[in-house]
Amino acid sequence: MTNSQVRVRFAPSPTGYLHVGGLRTALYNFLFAKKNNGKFILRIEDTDRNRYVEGAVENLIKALKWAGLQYDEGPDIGGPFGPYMQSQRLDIYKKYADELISRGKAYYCFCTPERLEALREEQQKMKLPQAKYDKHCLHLSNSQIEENLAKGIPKVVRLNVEPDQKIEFDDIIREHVEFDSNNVDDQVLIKSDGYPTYHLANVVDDHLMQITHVIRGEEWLSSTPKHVLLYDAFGWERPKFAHLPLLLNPDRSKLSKRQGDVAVEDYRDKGYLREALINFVALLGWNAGDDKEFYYLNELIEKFSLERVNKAGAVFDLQKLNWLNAEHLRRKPDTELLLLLKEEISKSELKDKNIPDEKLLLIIAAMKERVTFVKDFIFNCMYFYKSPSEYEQKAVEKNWREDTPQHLLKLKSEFEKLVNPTKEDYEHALSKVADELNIGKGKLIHPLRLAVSGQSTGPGMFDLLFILGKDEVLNRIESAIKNIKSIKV
RNA sequence: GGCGCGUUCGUCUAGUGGCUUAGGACGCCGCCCUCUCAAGGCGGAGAUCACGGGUUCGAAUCCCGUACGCGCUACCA
Repeated sequence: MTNSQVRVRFAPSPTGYLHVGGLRTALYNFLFAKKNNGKFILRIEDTDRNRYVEGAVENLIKALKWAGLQYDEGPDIGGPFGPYMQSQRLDIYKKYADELISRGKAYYCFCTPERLEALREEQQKMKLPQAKYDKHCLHLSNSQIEENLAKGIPKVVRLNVEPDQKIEFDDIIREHVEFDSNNVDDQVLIKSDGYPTYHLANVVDDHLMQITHVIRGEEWLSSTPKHVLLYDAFGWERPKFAHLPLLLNPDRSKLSKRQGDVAVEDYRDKGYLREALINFVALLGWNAGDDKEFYYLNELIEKFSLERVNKAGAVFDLQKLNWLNAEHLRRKPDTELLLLLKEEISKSELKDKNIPDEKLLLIIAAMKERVTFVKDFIFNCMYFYKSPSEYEQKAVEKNWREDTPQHLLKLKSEFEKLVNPTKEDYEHALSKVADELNIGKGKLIHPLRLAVSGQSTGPGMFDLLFILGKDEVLNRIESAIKNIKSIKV
């Protein structure tokens, strides 16, 4: 490389969404770039016209930005090496393919799909170890080629792989890897529609965009010899390679849609925080060598290194993601949580309720240690927003005794005396009633909680009362006495 | 089938020849705290380091083989 600045790229093909495996690849590229004061580039590998998906690029960009992985160069923001969409670089690939042909490193192939198919079948029947193109068109004479070209016979350009060569390269994660060129097919470089295949476009762009480190999934390891051959054929310096271990389903197969969500968008929509997803995915195949597991993005940048990436695939375990989500949630300031909660409320049945921020802040403080998702501030404690419409049956059976209504009535009349009560005022009032009745506070608290929230679990009793407010508390006690009675009968 | 890569508690992992009776985290179980649930604290169960051979005074760590898993084997990426 002419300059030593680190330049890496995330080069997804636009399939319609960002795969979490892709997110991790993007993240590692991003971390490596930031750590080394380098550039992180987004390049769209849209060379397969059959797989074109409307809006896919926009979705990809949106998901990347949601995750906080801002790139320095990319299709929507440009950069000194654009365009960053491969479909807009066709003439470039053509030029380099021609160069390869003129140097005998590639050749035109006019074979029909039918012949290729027949060849494959024949090779299979003969139980040949590997199916490969037979280089038939390599031996065409110049005049034949000219004639075919003039006739406009459909053609592709193939890489001319020399037999009996040892192809070796170093990988930062896998160390030394070797292939026998006899196992490498004469890969198609330019398809009959004029579009390049991944292999050509990838190598040409990585060179032109001065990519120093190719960090990608392990599924590319097997085609790296083709890429190495191309770099060598062009006389270009090879980038450093780093092939990342795969993300796996619980059954250890490659992470797939069939066994759960794979799109970053799915996790976002389920309520996962970007910080948690990033933290989680960073730890799938990498660790700093210490016991730290909770990371913010800037800490990851500081600690990341490719040398500490594992070789083996990692199962995507929701339970740990959930834990991390709760952890990240808990460490957010209440004011930030308020914004997130209001956004969540606007999407819920509560959207027209106009709940004051002060109340939401109280709910956040009371529930923060008890939630995993922002939406739990709503659905795990609906009683803050609505009077209970039913009462948890088990708790009724356990806590609702003959004398409960009368106890609650006594509590109610004590509460009625309070003026703008604080949580301490409620506590004192309840203690007083407990003393008078000569029973433990718990004997009052459990039925009261049930009466007021319909549930047996939740934040501290007096926090709960304070947040609900005196009038609401009194009303709920009253209707509980009415309703729970009728349930029991 | 061929080629390549991999294999430490259920899961994510630490470990780079002696400090290891293999450490941490999630999850699970128990105890403490306590008005409940969480959070927090403490403790427990859980891995003969895939298996078999070597090398070495000594191996999860080095070498070889086997098994299993995964990836690639397209005019997909």
